[in-house]
Amino acid sequence: MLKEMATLSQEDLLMRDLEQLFKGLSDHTRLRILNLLIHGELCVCDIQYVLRSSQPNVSRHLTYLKNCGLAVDRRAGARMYYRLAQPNAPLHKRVFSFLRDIFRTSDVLVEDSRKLKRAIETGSCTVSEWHPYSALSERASSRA
Amino acid sequence: MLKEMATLSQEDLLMRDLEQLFKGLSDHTRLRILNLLIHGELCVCDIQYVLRSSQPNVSRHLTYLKNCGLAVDRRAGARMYYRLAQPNAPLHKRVFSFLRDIFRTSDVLVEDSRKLKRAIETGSCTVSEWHPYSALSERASSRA
DNA sequence: AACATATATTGACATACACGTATACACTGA
DNA sequence: TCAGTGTATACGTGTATGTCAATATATGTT
Repeated sequence: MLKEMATLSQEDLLMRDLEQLFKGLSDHTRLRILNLLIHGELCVCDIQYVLRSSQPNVSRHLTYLKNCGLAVDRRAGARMYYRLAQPNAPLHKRVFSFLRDIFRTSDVLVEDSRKLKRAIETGSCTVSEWHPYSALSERASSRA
Repeated sequence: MLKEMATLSQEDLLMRDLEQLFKGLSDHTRLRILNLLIHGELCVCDIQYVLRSSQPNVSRHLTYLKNCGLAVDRRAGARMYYRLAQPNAPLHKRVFSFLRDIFRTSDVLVEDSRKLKRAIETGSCTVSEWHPYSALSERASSRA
């Protein structure tokens, strides 16, 4: 019964995954980034523009999100594009759905979304390569 | 925690609340504690018994959960009872519902729940005052 | 190659955190 | 008042984190 010897079994790995997941969400900069990524794939400079944060800071938090398993990256020339990881996996689907709902209650995040859309419409940065997650942004695109 | 309330607007307060919420979830000990609190109100010694962790450690994490707004405490004699905070508030309801679902996939947490129930049935610690959250534990009580 | 652009990484610094041990506090019962 | 039980806090230590400034890497362009 009492198998106390913690030899890092699979269960512990899951616990660590949960820990990592929530650590990825426990920073305001990363929450702002996720709020943007929910709308679709973005490059670093896009995010940097909306957040008005330093490039190294944005880059480090994106790396953090990647290590958490919340985001994945893709290189396109000199640019690195980031998007949500496994947006259709059961766990992530619930996470992102949850985030999308509560993000709508934050003025900061709503304003970030508006700013991103303005940048897209006015042709800033990587607008041409923009392709949102239709499934995830269906509600956000109706009235933002 | 939240020591700098400087010139933060309401929006920033929400962001900080979200940060705090997820920081509260980003520790394996606190996740194990929440897994138990989802079943109902518990005193420190109950949790300490299931987790086999030190009393100061359990107490510190409970204080953390309280400061995060995830738990509230109540004194009953020498004992302090902790329970989920605002389990019916929209945000918390979604959080706890989400947690309850993913907790069922962790062998460690499921075993913790079993251990708690055995302790209750065998009359350990504060069994007599046990009263679970019927709304939250309805599924967990079916077959855990 | 030389240069510009986009992104990542490093160093430095302050802060936050997790944990164990020891101790302080709160309440109970005699 | 005293001792005993339950809980909280303080201290020390090691680790993780957030941020900026500076630098390194990668790619594109000429």
